[in-house]
Amino acid sequence: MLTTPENDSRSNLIAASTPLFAEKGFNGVGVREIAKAAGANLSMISYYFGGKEGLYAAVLNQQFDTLKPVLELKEIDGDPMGKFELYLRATVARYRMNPHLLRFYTGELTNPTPCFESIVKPAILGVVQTLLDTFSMGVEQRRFREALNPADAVLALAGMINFYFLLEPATGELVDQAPERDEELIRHIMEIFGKGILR
Amino acid sequence: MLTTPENDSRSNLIAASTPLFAEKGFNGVGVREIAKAAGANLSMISYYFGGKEGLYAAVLNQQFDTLKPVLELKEIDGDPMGKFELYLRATVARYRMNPHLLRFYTGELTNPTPCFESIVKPAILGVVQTLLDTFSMGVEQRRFREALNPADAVLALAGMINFYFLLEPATGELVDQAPERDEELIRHIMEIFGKGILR
DNA sequence: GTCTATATTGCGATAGAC
DNA sequence: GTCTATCGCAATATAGAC
Repeated sequence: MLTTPENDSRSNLIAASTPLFAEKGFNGVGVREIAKAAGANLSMISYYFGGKEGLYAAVLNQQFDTLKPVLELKEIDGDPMGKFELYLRATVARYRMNPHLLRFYTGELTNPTPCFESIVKPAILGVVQTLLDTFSMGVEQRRFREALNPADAVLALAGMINFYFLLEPATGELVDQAPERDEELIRHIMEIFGKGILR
Repeated sequence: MLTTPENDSRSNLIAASTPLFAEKGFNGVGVREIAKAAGANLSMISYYFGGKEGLYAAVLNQQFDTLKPVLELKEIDGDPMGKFELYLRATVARYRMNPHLLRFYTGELTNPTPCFESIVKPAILGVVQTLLDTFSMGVEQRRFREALNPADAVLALAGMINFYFLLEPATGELVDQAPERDEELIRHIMEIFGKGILR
């Protein structure tokens, strides 16, 4: 567990179950399907993780660890709008790099497992709190309109970028959501968001 | 099926299974649990709906029928920004009136069942197309900045309002998301969205 | 239409050999 | 650490009595 070779059953189980859990949900996948996809024996799931739930928790921990760099937005310097753009850019890059994260994210929000309270909710609250702090800095610097509710504003920003990816299975053939357009998307969201809150 | 009394097994099964499917997902609920909650016999699910999947499809049809009034935005008169505000207001009212719809919405986007293609996707595309048409009208009337991509703009608007409700299980104790604040929320989203796209 | 009883299949977990 | 075999239970669906 501490020193993990590259191809043992443990890491194979995590890697193989990640897309299965993401696409079908926790209750939509069976342990036999997971073991087969990982090329591991069925009993290895209980051996390494204590059961299917433990494996799912390990997968979720790995997924939501990728949100932690967002918390460093607090420490870096730069004006608030620049930080919001960094947030957008990091979010897009993260979803493009890992196409499963958003499904765990929205899957747990929609049909929570015990992992929601222990893993998902703290991760989301950390990101939202960081965005709220960034907004507060902009208000102190008198860069943003004071009439706006900070929570409404940052949830709006997060909603614009996250919902864009969430809707992709439905809208992908109506609108062009290819990665080549990501830079244009970020620019447009920044324009909509920015010209709304900048004084 | 055509003339349904108030308290027959058929409508009880739909009413009782709706919150169960919404909160646990299709694979998270069993037919025994549904039958017990509806006060109906287990075999009535197959009798009326041909099985669990048929019941789920009936529930989803009922849920997504509530999206159809959005399509009438096309016909009514009024400036595009006024229509966008109507869309926001109708969306908020719909989620407050029916707390299950959003979970079916995001649940099917995240872990699609066969109903996604037949029911959910067409409903979503209808709403997005209506918003796109409304945006086009604003562009023709030279009310909106031409530099913006219509799809990016309307997905941003939909994302702001939908994500606000989706995040509620995680952010509800950090930010005030009580219904009493809905009017303020709508006003803030309209301000952020409006001052971004109005020329 | 509604019931009981059951058929069939799949599930997650584990005992015990190696 | 990995395997086979199996336990115990839950799943959905249905046959057939009333």
